[in-house]
Amino acid sequence: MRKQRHKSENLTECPMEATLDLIGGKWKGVILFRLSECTRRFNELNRLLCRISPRTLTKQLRELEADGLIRRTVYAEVPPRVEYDLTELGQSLQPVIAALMGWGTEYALPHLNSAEKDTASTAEFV
Amino acid sequence: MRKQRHKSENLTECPMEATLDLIGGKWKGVILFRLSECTRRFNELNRLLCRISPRTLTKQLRELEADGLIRRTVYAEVPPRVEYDLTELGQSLQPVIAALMGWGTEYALPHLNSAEKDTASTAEFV
DNA sequence: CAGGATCCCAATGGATACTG
DNA sequence: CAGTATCCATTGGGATCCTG
Repeated sequence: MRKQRHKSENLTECPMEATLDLIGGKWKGVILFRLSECTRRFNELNRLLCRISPRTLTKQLRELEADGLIRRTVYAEVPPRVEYDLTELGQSLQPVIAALMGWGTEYALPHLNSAEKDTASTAEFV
Repeated sequence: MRKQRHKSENLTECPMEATLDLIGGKWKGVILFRLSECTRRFNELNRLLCRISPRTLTKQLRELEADGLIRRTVYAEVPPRVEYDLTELGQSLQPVIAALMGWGTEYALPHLNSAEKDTASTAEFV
């Protein structure tokens, strides 16, 4: 995802590609969702996405910031405090985030579970 | 994306992760969009996604099929004909696909273009 | 036509340890 | 607290050639 778009090649004209280029990847969707709930700090995100490494979280946040979807605010305090929130553009993603979450809840999760565990579990309860 | 989910570890309970696990990646969104328009054949898809290699297209189609989102139909003809279309589960993605496309058209594409070409173009027209 | 086989490179992302 | 630095394993995906 995103690959070498910044080397100003690989320009796409497909809306779907463009969108997944920005919010696809393993973590960005979840990050954006968490930031759509409220402003959050680095370690807060790290706890919520408990299986992401700090290194990866940093990278994802930097990319989202570079793409203008989130804002990074540093407070000159001790201990240091950094907050992330959605930009206007990021806010405009709300419907998309909602759609992804909605489908995930209604279809993806049940589908994954029934496919992974046993297909009979639900099949015989009919 | 999807990594070794089939090795029955890495189970997620996050709807967003689950969804992006299924439709994320560089190509799946576009493939699903194209199949949401109508049933299509392999080379047809390959032409529409003109920058994908046959090898990759095959892999993505197989994953989508394994995940129950698309259906693969082989016709015993000469020359061989294979058609792909959405399953019921795939159909249920329509709103999601629409949301991604919509946002891409309205925000992502303009955003990418203004960011990549010149920022001043719009800035001074105010 | 619809791919499979093989080779190979680049990008993703995890683990761990360290720091201003 | 909010990251960096380093190292390394896995994956995505292109190129090319081949086939039922």
